[in-house]
Amino acid sequence: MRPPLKPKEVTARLRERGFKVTPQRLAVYSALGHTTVHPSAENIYQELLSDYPTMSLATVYKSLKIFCEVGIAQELNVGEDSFRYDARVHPHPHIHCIKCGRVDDVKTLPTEAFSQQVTGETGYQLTGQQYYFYGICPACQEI
Amino acid sequence: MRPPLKPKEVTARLRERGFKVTPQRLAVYSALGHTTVHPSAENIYQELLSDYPTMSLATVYKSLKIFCEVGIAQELNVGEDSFRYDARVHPHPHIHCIKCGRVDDVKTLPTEAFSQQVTGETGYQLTGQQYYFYGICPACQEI
DNA sequence: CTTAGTGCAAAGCTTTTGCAATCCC
DNA sequence: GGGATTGCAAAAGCTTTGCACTAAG
Repeated sequence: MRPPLKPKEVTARLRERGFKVTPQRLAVYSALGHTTVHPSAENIYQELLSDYPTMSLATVYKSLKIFCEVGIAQELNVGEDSFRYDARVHPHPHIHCIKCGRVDDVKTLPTEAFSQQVTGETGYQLTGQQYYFYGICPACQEI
Repeated sequence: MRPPLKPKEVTARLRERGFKVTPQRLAVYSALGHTTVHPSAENIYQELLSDYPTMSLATVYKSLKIFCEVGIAQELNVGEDSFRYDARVHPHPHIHCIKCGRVDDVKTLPTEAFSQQVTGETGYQLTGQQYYFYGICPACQEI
């Protein structure tokens, strides 16, 4: 699985918003971008520890926060104790297995018309959306 | 705004699942059912304090957890620090104002067909879903 | 060289838990 | 009366913050 952005592109996105580029930030982005499991900050931290023994959890949190701010990551909230993160920022639904806890991407997209209906009904000026589905994944159905 | 269930119905729903009916639980349900603001546990606790001076926040949390378990309330997670709760449990989207923080109900429903598409694509056995929209509410647009 | 970032430990929050006293059934 | 529930305080997590040191530009 290759990350949505190459290191050079990450560098550009950070610099154009006034953030410095550090090995830690690139490492966090790389870890997030190379996986599809929608990891938590702790997951990423554990993953990086072997290659970056001095990495701290606080730095992972700070990096993720900045990524969300500059629009190269998004925060997910399926209702667990902790947030999960996703480097794929185009709008797409997520589905959460209530047995094993995994979170998968869903490619099927709701119609654009639905957003327009919501705008019309609520009068809100829409800035984003999240669709979460809950269920039992194929693997857990077999148990 | 009247609550989805009357006290007698709440009582029945609790008893049929083996839970006892207490004044505290009925009060928490009543507070939740009479509002449309999607309150947090803390909100409900503050609201009840004047009428129930001995109410504790822990009891509010425990009551809400049981309501979710027996299916007469649902937990919302718009990405804030805390959960919000809703006594209206039929599936409906929510919209969160990123300026003032309010959460409104959305009546427009995504097509049933969408769920079926998701089932087909993912192989998950669906048990639930949440749709969250984010934007700026009409009042905040005027500021 | 200047300013932002790192990493550690401590603090802050929300939510949960342990437990004695109390209340529902 | 027996067992669940309450309410308090303490604990448990996740996330943020303060601060001295370090590194990016």
